[in-house]
Amino acid sequence: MSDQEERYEDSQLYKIRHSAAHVMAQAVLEFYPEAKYTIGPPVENGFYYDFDLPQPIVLEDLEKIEKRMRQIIAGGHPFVKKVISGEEARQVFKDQPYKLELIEGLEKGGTDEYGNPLDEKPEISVYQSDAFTDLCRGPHVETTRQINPSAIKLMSIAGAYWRGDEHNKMLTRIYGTAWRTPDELKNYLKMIEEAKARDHRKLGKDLEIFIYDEEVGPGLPLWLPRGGVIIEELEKLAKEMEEKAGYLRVRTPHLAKEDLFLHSGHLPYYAESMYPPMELEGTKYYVKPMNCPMHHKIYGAKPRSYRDLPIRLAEYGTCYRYEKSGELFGLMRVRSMQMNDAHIYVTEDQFEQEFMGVIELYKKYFDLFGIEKYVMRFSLHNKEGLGKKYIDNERLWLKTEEMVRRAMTNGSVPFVEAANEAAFYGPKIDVQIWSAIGKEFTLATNQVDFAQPGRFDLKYMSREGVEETPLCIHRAPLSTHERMVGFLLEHYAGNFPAWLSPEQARVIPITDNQNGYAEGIVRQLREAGIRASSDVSSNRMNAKIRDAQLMKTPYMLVVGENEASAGQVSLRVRDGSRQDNIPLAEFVARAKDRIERRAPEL
RNA sequence: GCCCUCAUAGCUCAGUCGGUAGAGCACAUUCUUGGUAAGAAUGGGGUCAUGGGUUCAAAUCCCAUUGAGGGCUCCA
Repeated sequence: MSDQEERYEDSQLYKIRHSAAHVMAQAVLEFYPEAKYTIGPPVENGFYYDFDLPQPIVLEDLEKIEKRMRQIIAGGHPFVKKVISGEEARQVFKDQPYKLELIEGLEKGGTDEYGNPLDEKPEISVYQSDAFTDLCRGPHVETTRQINPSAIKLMSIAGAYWRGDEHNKMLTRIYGTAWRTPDELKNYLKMIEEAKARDHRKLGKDLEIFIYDEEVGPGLPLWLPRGGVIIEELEKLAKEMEEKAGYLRVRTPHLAKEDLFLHSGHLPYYAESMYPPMELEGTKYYVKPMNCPMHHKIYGAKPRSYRDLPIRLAEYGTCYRYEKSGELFGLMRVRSMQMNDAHIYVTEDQFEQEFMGVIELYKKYFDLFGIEKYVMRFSLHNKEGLGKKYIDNERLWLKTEEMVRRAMTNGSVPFVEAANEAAFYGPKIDVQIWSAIGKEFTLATNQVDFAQPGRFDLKYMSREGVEETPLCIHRAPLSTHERMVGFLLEHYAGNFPAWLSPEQARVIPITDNQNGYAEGIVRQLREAGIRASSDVSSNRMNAKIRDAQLMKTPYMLVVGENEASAGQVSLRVRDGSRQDNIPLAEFVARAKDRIERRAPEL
């Protein structure tokens, strides 16, 4: 959004949604008078309101609430603002414990009614419309008439912790959406439907990329042959790029003794999301949740000189993390993953260049995949977390954060800063993306680590003959195979460029008289390095084309009597374009060109 | 992990009031030998997620478990 555009918070739509939330709260309170109400802000595409309800609410209840909302809206009730004292507010909300807690926060200053930090002490105000009064700073529409009753819809019921803290009570959240006009609502609902068609979970099933099996376990995807091809291509790409950039490939085991993860410092921070240890002959072993400690061991295996640095150790390492059951999501959040991992050991002087080298690598990949919508997110520590969430060394935090900030600024790479989101061992730059259904994910990551090299006593001999500790950069530009394939499925809506397509060409004989010819073509294509198969089923040609099209095959080669007798093929491209009766060699040249260049076009 | 919802054939989904199951696609066979997104007929295929309970009787009602979905929390 550009600066010229109106901020969402100032828009009429924001007021409509905020007001719709109040109307919904009124309706809910009419049905459940004992309910305690909490907060109800507008959000992207709509609004929600959180209640502490005396009984569970079910989907069918939403209909009656929605119906009542329309009645309230029809009443044309004005929204009236009143600024009151804390004492008066406590009187108004004397039976509303959550509101009393909010009032206390407002009086103390420092937080707004949603618990967000504020610079100055806010005034306390209430908005009243019809029979409903809420602690609220607004803004609202003037009267409920400005909410279009045909442009609102209650969407879902969800649980949400009071003030977003899992130690607090779980409240009932009702999500709604509201728009200016019924058409806008219709478009929004249509957009949601379209997003579902792009959902990698649906595409992954339809295109036979991966499956989950109940007996194997949640979060443990099985890659089908067609998914395996994509993974092989991604690995090939990464290895090519990393070889050019001076990375060295290493391989490390899937398990290690407890000592290693104690040493690295991961165990105290992440024990909960590691698979529990297995104990043999009195020794505990953990399945590795990350590769870095093993790479540190490789670095430390022999003395290093400043002349050796930077040392870049790369591995497509297989890791396992016990993500909580509710956190799993398709391929985007899994328990077994293979990471495009590498660790770069640098001197302080080399840091900026190497760090930006990784950012440059991101950009190359993003160009290749045509990724335009992403945000570089610079994650920082916060002071309160030192010694708990973060390594307790403020000086190094500030120093490395400044190094990253300077590098990004010097490199003219736009980024946003995110407080209190760093890794425990240092600041990082994450690339943030959104799934088809709007869920947020971290794709690539580039992290500074000033803690582990010291813990592992990693050294290099400086020019001055003094032992120094290197900095370590953890990076994963292609993320994990799981997340990358999930992302690419949605990014391309399954229409992979030729080089990534599991099946690049399908030969379609028109009658079974051409089956032999078709199979001969497949042999030649495979010989030329093109992934091809033939459809010798008893289907008619039209059905074969439809099948190939549904699998989003980039090239279809139709061969009938004409083609067979002339030694030619008729090319149908996935986009529907055609080139009839061309020599096979002409197609092979075209396909090979696209594949070798990893071209976006077919 | 927490709140809510859901689970019927390989896939997508019907199944009313409780009376032991249906469709389309896919698959197999046969007919059809076709010109750029579904030719036709016939057939096989289900311990209704799993385990308990209520009932003369459970896909259907209740409980638990497992898995999935929408959120919350979390994500080295």
